[in-house]
Amino acid sequence: MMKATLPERVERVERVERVKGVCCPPSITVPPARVDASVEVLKALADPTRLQMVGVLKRSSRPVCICDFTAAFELSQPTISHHMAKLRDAGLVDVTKVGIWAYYRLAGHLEPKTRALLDVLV
Amino acid sequence: MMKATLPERVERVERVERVKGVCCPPSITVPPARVDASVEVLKALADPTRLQMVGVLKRSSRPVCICDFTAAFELSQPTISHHMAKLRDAGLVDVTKVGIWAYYRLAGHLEPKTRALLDVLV
DNA sequence: TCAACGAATTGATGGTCGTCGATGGAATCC
DNA sequence: GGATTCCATCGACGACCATCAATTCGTTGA
Repeated sequence: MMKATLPERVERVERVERVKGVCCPPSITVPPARVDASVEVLKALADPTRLQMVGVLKRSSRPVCICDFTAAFELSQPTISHHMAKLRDAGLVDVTKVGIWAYYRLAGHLEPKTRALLDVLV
Repeated sequence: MMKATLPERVERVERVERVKGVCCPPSITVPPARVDASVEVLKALADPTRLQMVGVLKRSSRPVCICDFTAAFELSQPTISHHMAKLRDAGLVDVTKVGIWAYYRLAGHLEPKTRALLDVLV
C-alpha cells in the first residue's frame, strides 16, 4: 500500500550489486498470512461456473433459486450444489430456505476488499 | 456494471411465482466467455506463493531477481521457476535476462481490469 | 401415512495442480 | 577449454478438484 504506482517502463535493468556465487543475500520481506484469506476467495472464484454464479447473484436484486442455476448451466444438479457449497464455504453467499426451494444471494457481511474484488470482476 | 449496489439486507425472500414441479422456467442470461479470461488470471493468483510474488513485484520499484524469491520462500528452485512461469503465461509479469540472472517485474501492458484487481488484492 | 419434489451428500473417476529431484542450457570466470 | 553458477524444463508422485450417478434428507401435498 506504500507504492501504488508501478515501475512504468523500466527498460534498463539496474543491477543491484549482484555478485556471482553470492545469490542471494537480500531476503524479501514477505507479508504474513493474510495472503491465505485472499487465496481462499480467489480459489472460490477461479472457476467459470462459480464466477458466473457470483455475477448473476450480484446483478440480481432478489435472491435466486438454485434450481435456476441448475436449469441455466449444462451441469448436473449435484455439481451445481457442489459449486454453490464452495461459494458458501468461502463466505461469499448466504442461503435462505423457503419450503422446498433454496434461495441464494451475495453475503451481506462481505469485507470491503472482497466487495471491491467482486466489483472489479463481475 | 449496471447495479453496483447490493440487495442490502433482504430478509424477506420474495417468492417469484414458483410452483412445485415447474422448476425452473426462467433461464438465467449468462454472460458469455469473457469469464474465461478472468478465470485464467484468478487461477494464476489463487496460490499463496504466486500471490506473494505478485505483491512483492508490485511494491518493488525495480525488477526483482528470481533468485531472491528462491531465497525468500521455502521452496525448491524448480518450484519457484514453475510458479513464475505460471505468472508469465498469464501475462502478469515480464522478464528481462541480464547475464546469468533473470529479473522479473509486473507486466507493463496490463488490462485496466487486471490492474484494478491487483490494486485490490496486493 | 405415503408419494413426490428439490436440494444436499456420498462414492467413484478422470484430470489438473503443486512439489521435488534430475537434467539441460546459457553465460561467466579461471 | 573446462568448471561454475543461475535458470528453465522434464518426469514423476501425491493431493486436490470437477463431474456425475446414486442415495439420503426435509418439505409439501394428497
